Amino acid sequence: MVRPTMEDVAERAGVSRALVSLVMNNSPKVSEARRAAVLRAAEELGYQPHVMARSLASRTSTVLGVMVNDLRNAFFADIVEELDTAAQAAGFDLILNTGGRSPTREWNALHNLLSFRPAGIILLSPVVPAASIQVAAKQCPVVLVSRTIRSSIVDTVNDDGEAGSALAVDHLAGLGHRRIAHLDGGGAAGAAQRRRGFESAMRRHGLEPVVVRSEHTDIGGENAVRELLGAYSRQELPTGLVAGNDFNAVGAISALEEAGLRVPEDVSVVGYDNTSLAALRHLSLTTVDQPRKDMARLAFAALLERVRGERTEPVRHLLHPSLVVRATTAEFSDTGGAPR
Amino acid sequence: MVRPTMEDVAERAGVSRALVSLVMNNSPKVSEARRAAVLRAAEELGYQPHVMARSLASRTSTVLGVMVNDLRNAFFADIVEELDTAAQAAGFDLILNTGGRSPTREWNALHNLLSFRPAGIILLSPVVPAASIQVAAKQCPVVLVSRTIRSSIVDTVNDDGEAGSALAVDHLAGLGHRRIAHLDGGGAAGAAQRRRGFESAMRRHGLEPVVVRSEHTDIGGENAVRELLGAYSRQELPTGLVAGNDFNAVGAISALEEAGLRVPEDVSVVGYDNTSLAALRHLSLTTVDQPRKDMARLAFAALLERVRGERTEPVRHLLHPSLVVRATTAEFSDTGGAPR
DNA sequence: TCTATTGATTAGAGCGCTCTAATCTTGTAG
DNA sequence: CTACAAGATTAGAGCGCTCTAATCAATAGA
Repeated sequence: MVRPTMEDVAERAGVSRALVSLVMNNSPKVSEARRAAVLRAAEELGYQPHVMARSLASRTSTVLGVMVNDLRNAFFADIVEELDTAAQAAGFDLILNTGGRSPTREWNALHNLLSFRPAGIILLSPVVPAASIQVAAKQCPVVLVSRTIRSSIVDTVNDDGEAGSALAVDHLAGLGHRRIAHLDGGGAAGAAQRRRGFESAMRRHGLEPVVVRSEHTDIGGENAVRELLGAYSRQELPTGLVAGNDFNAVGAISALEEAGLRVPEDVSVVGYDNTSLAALRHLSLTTVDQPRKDMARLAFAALLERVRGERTEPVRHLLHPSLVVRATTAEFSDTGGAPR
Repeated sequence: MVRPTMEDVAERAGVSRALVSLVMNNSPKVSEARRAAVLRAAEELGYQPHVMARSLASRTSTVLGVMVNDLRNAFFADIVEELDTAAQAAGFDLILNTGGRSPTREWNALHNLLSFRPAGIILLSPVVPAASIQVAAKQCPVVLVSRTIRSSIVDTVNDDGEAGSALAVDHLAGLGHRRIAHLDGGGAAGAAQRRRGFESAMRRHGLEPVVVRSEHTDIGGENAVRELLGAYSRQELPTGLVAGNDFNAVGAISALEEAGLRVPEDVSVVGYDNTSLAALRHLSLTTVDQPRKDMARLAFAALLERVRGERTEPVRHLLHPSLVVRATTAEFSDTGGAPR
């Protein structure tokens, strides 16, 4: 388990340690003969530079800290995957810590990340107070995804949740729906914006926004629909539903079908997030898509700019979601459409 | 961005650097007075030890390399999340690399991980050749998850795919089904074992195993069912389906319903993996559950044992999956059950 | 008073590398 | 044949820490 060092390679190649260092960083000022000799010696010994030693000596870091709250959430898993791809391409490495949606655990995770003296840190939907983020940002560049902050040294990347909900409302209104309800995500990340967007879009269309308190789970969706069914007569029941997210939408659909209502003939449902779930042909959920790849790339790019000192002004990326129309939305019809 | 060092703390506290080091590693041989002074100085300066420098000097590492092929796969995301929780508790940090299911990229990722001189490495369903893994294992302890290998220096953690399929077959046979088909996952990880388990379980029950080549996707499931529908008369169509995984099962269900067959009244379907998908009340898929938490914990424990030098014999964990019975399986009835 | 003895503290080398400045080679012009 | 520039190579300090061995202080025993 004891691995060769630069010194070993130098000795074997009959050169100095410094020369090996130059070769390893493929400096142009090394003669071809020496370079070849060093490379061969390295090969023979199975030598590989020690990143940590390099990092220490060069006072630079190729490590990027990433804090994820919930990797089980496909949205963040996607972001991390994309981040890693970008990082690999740029010669950086990701050190990952999970925060478990607990401010304390998250703060520890952040501390931990910082103790690596990373080149930069990306926080995915952090729940720690802004002050903590500010503290971290004084140590190294910090980029936030799915969270806003008022700080001139922190960049942020968010999807425009208000616009997303508006997209859903516009779609339903365009199909002729007038009674549209929103299943609110409660305290979940981004839920407030989605609700706000829903409400203002409804008013823009001259419609009365109906909001039911729910959660970002399928059970939450079921319960919310049951509540609606109890509160409205069949005649007055909303014919369009803007769910808090895809899981919520699926639950809503279940409850509707259980009550003998057909989707989309009787009620149209729009989800949010465009998870792999929504794409299943079985469900074919109309939903709002957050451009995750772009979000990850922009976050990485923003961080890199800070790391390289190319920018000191903060950037606030607000990405436009898009609507993916599938099979759970249809034109409003007073009588109910024909069964397919 | 320039952070205080041990030297700074030492100076401020009026002690030597060595003493600060002792305090930071909470050594017992430090007087309380000094300890307090050092701690206060550290606090005032916002000092935090530099993990890399520590690692270099102590010739030990608190870094664990993790290679994931596809974080988008919820199974692996869950494992990583669990791994990180365990690692945090034990004072380790995860450095993550994705392999993208490409042997080349994966080999680079592995190399990269190795260049951190990690305490150990965990590979999740790696696709690189066994020889490469063996090479890595000579540098530091390696644990494989969802992949077997013949090597005395590598530990492995797998779920018993054969047993899992057998569970599904036993369940269906127990419900009276005789014509049971398996939708094979093709080259996907673990697919071969699932097929093998299916076949031998069928023979054990004195039944003829029917295997349709498919994929671990919903489209794959749809196509496989269409193939079955084309090959068999309604009378002879299998009444039980053991899908390659949950996505595959969902696709199969879609195609069945499209053909006017009801699930589970006409055909029972069992998935594999117990993804969040299967748990949706809307689907309520009967499926085989892999004990991911246990797998992650065992993998971590195995690695830790090697890291600490407590064990040199290889371990081969083979975990028993369990069946989660939900609503897509029902007793076989010749006439077809009544609609619910 | 002197010497052990124990516990607390520190000097200093070294981990594997980078980087600046110095040194060594050549080739070329005068 | 000397001088010098340009390129190639190396010495050596230093990154922030750990760890061993040495030093120091204080108490106890003779």
